[in-house]
Amino acid sequence: MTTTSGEFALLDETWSSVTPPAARRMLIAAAAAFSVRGYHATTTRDIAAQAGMSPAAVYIHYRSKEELLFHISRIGHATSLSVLTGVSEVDPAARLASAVRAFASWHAEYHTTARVVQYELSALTPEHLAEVVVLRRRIEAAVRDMVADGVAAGAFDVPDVRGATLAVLSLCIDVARWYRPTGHRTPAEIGDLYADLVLRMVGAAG
Amino acid sequence: MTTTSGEFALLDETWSSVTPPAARRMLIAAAAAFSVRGYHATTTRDIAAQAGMSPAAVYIHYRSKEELLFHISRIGHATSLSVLTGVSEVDPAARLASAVRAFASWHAEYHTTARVVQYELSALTPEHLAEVVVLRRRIEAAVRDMVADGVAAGAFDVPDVRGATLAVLSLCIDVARWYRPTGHRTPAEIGDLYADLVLRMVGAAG
DNA sequence: CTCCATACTAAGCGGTTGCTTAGGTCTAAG
DNA sequence: CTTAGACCTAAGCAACCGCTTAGTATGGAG
Repeated sequence: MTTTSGEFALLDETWSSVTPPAARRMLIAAAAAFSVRGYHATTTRDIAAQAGMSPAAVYIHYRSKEELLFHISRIGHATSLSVLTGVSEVDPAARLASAVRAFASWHAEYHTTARVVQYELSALTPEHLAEVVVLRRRIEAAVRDMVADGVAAGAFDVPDVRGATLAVLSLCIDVARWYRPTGHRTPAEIGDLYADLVLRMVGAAG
Repeated sequence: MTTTSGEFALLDETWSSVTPPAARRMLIAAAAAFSVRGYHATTTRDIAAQAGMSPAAVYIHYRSKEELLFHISRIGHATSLSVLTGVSEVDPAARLASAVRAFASWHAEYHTTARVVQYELSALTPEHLAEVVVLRRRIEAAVRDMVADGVAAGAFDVPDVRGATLAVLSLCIDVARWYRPTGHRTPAEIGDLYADLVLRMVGAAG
C-alpha cells in the first residue's frame, strides 16, 4: 500500500473519487470530526466550520448528517477490503503475513477513517448498516479463506479456524483504537509486528 | 472469576459497593444505556426512565451525566484490573494463560461495562480521565511484567516485549467490541481460546 | 444582454438537551 | 402531633441540536 506524508492527510487518496471538491472537503471534515469526538458529539456546525463553509452547506451535498457518516463508512470499508485482498503472494504463510501487514498498517495510517469505520456502525440507519455489513462479511471471509487455505496446505497448525480468524481480524481492527501518530511505532512497524504475531498464532513454521 | 447467570445482569456484583440502592440502580441503568447507544447519544431522560425514576432523580445522586460515566469507568477499570492480577499461578506460561483467560472472559461476560470502560474515555473530563489513566497504566504494567517474567525465565520467545504486551491487551480489550451474548461462544470458551493464542504469540513451549 | 442552473449564506424553526427550581411525600425521632 | 431530613417529582429554563427556507453570487448557454 502507499502512504501519505504530512501532518494532515487532507490530500488523502481515500476520498479522491468523491466529487465535487466541496463535497469531498465536507466528507474529510466530517471524518476528522467523527474520529475525534464521535458521531453523536459532532454537530453539523462543527463539520461545516472545519470545511470552511456555512452550516447550511452540508445539506447541499448530503441529505443528512447520517448520510455523511454512511459515505465515510462505505468508502472506508471498501478501501480496507481492497487493502486486505490486494496481496499477490501465493504461499499461504507469506500471503497471510502480507495481508495482515497491509490491513494492520492501514488501520494505523488511516486511523481517522478506520475509527469511524469500526466504531460508528450503530449510528447508521438499518438500510445503510445492511449495506456496510455486506462488505464486513467479505472482509471476514477473506481472512478466513487465507487461514483455511494454510490449514489445507498443511502450512498452519490451527485447532479452531473461525476462532483464529476472529482473533486476527480483532487484533488488526483494534489498532484503530489505540494508535496515535505521536507514538513511537510507525504504521509499517506495526504491520511487521502484527504479521509476525499472526504467523505465530496460526502455528506457521518460521 | 465468578460469573452471573440470567439474561439481565441486574444483580451484577460489580456495583455492589454503590449505595444507596437508588444510586446503584441509576448507575446500572446508565451503564446499560451508554453501552448500547454510547455516552453522547444517551440522554439523562433515557437513564432515569430505565431506572424507573424521573429525570430529576439523576441529580439527587450525581452532579452531572459525566459523573455517572466517571463512576462506571472507575469501578469498571478497578474491577478489570483485579480480575487480571487476581491469578495465583507461579509458572510464567500458566500465569499468563490464566490472566488472559480471566481478562478476556471478563470483557465478554461484562461486555456492557467493558464497552463503557474501553470506548467512552474521551467523554470524561480531563481530571476524571487522568484518574482512570492511572488504572490503565497499572493494567498495562501487569501484562508487561508477566510477559517479561516469562522471557527472563526462558519460558517465552519474544523479540519485542512491549509489542507483545500491546497485542495481548489489544486482543482482550477488543472482545468488548465484537462480543454478543447471542453468539455461539461462551465467555469461558473465549477465555480458553485466547489463552491458547497468547501462549502461541509469546512462543511458550506447549 | 437575458435566462437558468449550481453553489452557497443568513436567518431561523421546531424540537431536544443537560440541568435547576420549587414543592410534595415518606420515615422516624422527639 | 410536630418536626427534620432524605428522597423524589412536576414543571420548566436557557442553550443547542439537525435541518429548512428564502435569498444572493457566479458562470455558462443562447
